[in-house]
Amino acid sequence: MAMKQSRGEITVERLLAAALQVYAAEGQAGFTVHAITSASGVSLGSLYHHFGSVDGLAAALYSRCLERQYGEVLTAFGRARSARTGIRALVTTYLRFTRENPEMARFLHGSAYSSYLAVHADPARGIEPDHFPRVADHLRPWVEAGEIAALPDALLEVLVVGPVAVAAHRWLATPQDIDLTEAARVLSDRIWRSIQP
Amino acid sequence: MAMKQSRGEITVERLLAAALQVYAAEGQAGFTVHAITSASGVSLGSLYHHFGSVDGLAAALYSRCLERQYGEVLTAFGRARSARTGIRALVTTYLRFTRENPEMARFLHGSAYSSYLAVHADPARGIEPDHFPRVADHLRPWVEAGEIAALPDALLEVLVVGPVAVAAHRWLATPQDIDLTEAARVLSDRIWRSIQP
DNA sequence: TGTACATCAGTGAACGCGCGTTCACTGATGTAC
DNA sequence: TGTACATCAGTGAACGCGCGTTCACTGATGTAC
Repeated sequence: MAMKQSRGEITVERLLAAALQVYAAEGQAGFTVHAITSASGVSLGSLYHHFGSVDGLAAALYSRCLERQYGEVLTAFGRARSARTGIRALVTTYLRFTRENPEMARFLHGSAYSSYLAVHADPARGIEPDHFPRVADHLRPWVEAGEIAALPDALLEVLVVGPVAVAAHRWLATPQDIDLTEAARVLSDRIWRSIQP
Repeated sequence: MAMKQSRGEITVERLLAAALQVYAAEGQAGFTVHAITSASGVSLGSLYHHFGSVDGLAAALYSRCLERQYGEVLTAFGRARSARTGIRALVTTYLRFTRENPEMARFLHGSAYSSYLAVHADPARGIEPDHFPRVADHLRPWVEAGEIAALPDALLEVLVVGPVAVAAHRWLATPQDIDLTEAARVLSDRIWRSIQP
């Protein structure tokens, strides 16, 4: 906050913001360098100077969105004092993030099978589609304490993240089908039942 | 079976089969008319004669894959004599379909946000991404019998389909993470717990 | 503080490739009598 | 059964558009002394 952004950082910021806007407005098909440069007011050469390619920009945008979402969700989870409230915090925060940042949520969901992820994925940073790599790690203490069933990591993650991710996906597609507030309440409870020993 | 296919039907078949192969081999990025015609041996003009456009072909392929999957899953569900075995049949059949038809499953998952769905979606036939429109309808009798909790349709669907869809998605991305046989067993049981009254 | 130089950031015209689509045409199949 | 005609199916060269990328260049910022 106090630190002033360098000229380059401001440009990067403008490009990423414009890219997200373009994706929200035009979808995957309209997501082109020309659309992004003209929406941002930044030149083509400058985009290439900072990102190297369209895929590079898309990958950067993806990891930024994912980090924001992970950050909020896992922080909320980490603050909980019991397994039950942890699950509630995770579910609620995920759905709140979706409602408050639908453009980011849509970009994340829409990127699931995109080529730029395969090429630019950075496994060391856990940048993978639709994958919450550290959820099982966060749950482990509660599994060891006997509050959550001892299931394989992937299945535990799927039980927790599955209903929430699909609910978010569906709200993005047809918002009238889902009331996210009700969903947060009901799904926390139901998911909690599904993972008890 | 007995009915001999017309010349046109055979061509349509060859194009759809080739399109699925191309998608499996080259992904979304390689899914082009030229790749599909050369893989199928059918001419460009013939593709346009039958499908009108690339998006038309993609939409036709999508609805065919979806119908196959729906068909298997809902038939298996319908044969069940109790709610519990119905859920088990649904979960098991979904995951078996994924294992036996990974190309179709991958195409279905990868199409979730594609433009051709928006343009060519046929709501009357229930052709929508990641959406099992009739699952709630099939569950309703059991809800009324008091065997399944009375939740809003969308949330019930999300609780049932969510973990299964995400498990399938993850198996397609990183098969070593998930044992589908174990997943079928564990998820049937856990999903069943999550939807009880 | 001022000057010289190196590096970083930004510009936009230009290019070539491959994509989806068209179209004038030929060949195969079905129908009428 | 045979012939004439209409319709359906298939062909592939050609086209134009817009995409991602390059590059020679200018301007801004940082560093050394």
